[in-house]
Amino acid sequence: MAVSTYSRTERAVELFHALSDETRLEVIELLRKGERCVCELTDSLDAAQSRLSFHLRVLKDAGIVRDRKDGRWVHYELSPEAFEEVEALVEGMKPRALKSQQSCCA
Amino acid sequence: MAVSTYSRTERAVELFHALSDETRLEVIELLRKGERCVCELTDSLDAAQSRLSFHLRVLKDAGIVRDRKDGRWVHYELSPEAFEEVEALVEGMKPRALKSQQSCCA
DNA sequence: TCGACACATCAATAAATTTTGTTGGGAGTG
DNA sequence: CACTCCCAACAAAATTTATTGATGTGTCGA
Repeated sequence: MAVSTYSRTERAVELFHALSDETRLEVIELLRKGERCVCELTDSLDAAQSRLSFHLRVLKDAGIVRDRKDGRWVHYELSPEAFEEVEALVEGMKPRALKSQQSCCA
Repeated sequence: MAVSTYSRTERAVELFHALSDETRLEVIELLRKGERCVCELTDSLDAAQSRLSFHLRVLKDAGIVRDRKDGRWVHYELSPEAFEEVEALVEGMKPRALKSQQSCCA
């Protein structure tokens, strides 16, 4: 993921897109309790393995989760920095306090 | 927008989805400076009117913007509550501080 | 080494989202 | 009323994203 040729907006799109899916949000909710292997996630969510693998990749590419190989298992956990990043983005999207600016087309 | 038959997750999906598009983020950035009519947004973003209308609807349905009719113009502005809502959602997605929970498949 | 297991990846399909062009309605103006 | 402007809504096409089933890689145990 080349960070250099990466605008703030593109990064925001990537993060918000990763968060805009029910299955992925459920994965995140499960991972809040701690690291989990794919097998446990598929069991908990009753989802096909390849489907979950797809969603985990989206989350991983966005930097929302990271994985750790352990024998034949792969464990996933949340990466807290991503949430800080989202919070910062949202903070920067709020309307500016001062209402000095005019409307257009008045 | 029926709030009752609406899970927390579904609401999160709606909000994050609305935020996961470059054009819509650009609209938000423009609206941070204050209320704008559609015509000015189309000019600023160099986008077709029907395209912008589509994106504004997504934002409006998600509660991120609201509109105000004024003669033949329609002005859009950010609704700050939506951003509070997103922040609260993100806050609730962060990993739990205590690392007490075990891994699975150990 | 053989087989089972955990997982990623791929190709094909299905489903959802976005874009484009068009139509129509309400609001102003002459 | 006739005409123009601003915008929403629609339908069709284009694009993107998600699901499914199959295949492949690496690990473990017998």
